[in-house]
Amino acid sequence: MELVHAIQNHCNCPIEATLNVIGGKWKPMILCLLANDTLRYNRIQQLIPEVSPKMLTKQLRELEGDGLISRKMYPEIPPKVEYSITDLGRTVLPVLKTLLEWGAEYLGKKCIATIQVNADN
Amino acid sequence: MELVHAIQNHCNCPIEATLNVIGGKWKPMILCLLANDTLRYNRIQQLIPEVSPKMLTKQLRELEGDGLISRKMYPEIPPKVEYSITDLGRTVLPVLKTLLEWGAEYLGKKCIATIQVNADN
DNA sequence: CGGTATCCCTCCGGATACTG
DNA sequence: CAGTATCCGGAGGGATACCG
Repeated sequence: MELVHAIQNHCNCPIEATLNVIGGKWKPMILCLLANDTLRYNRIQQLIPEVSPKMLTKQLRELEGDGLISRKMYPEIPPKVEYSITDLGRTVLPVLKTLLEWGAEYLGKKCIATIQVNADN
Repeated sequence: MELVHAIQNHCNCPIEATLNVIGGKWKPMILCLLANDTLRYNRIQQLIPEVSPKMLTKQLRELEGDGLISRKMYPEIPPKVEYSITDLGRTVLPVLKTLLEWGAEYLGKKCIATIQVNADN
């Protein structure tokens, strides 16, 4: 019931705010990738072949702007840029897990049953 | 974390699936409203003044198509249509709560007290 | 290597008017 | 009452080429 008011008041509804932060098409994927490793731009692109450079840059910038990931640039030639998850970004992982579990259970999406380090491309 | 492989495998990523279902602009709001009451079309529109009829209809149809809400039509003149949440829809309320709590805590969005989720868990 | 710039097209979504 | 119909601007997002 309070939930209703939270939204009705419409004072920056936290649900919408959260969705704005993690709802981007590639953001959950990026966050999960960075949860384990610090990765360079091209490496991310390899791991997500479907994303175009423009979109990848956009999603990374937004995640950085929201403080979920950090971008470290090494002034070298050739350039080197490393993306990693921040402490704030780590706090969102349980939220993603919730989304994953609901989707898996109620939408019948599998592919999470035996997820050890066995899966490979 | 296991999340990575779930997403890397990319076989209908459950996170994306969940976001597709609840990520619509007005869907969390509609679900929360219907969590407490069965409501008629115009009543929903009153409670969410910002939504246009076109968008409201679209979001309702999508929620219905995904099985989260049900639409009951009374063949009367004037017409009467009631929307209510389904059992499946109720299972998503804890997910919304997770989103709300994260947004409230880490994005500093207030305006919440407690959420009543009628499903036990 | 790590991006921009540009083109282009689709779809989102608001506003308004209308209808069975 | 519960929606459609229509118009329209703008954002989303793919493809390709180019740059520091």
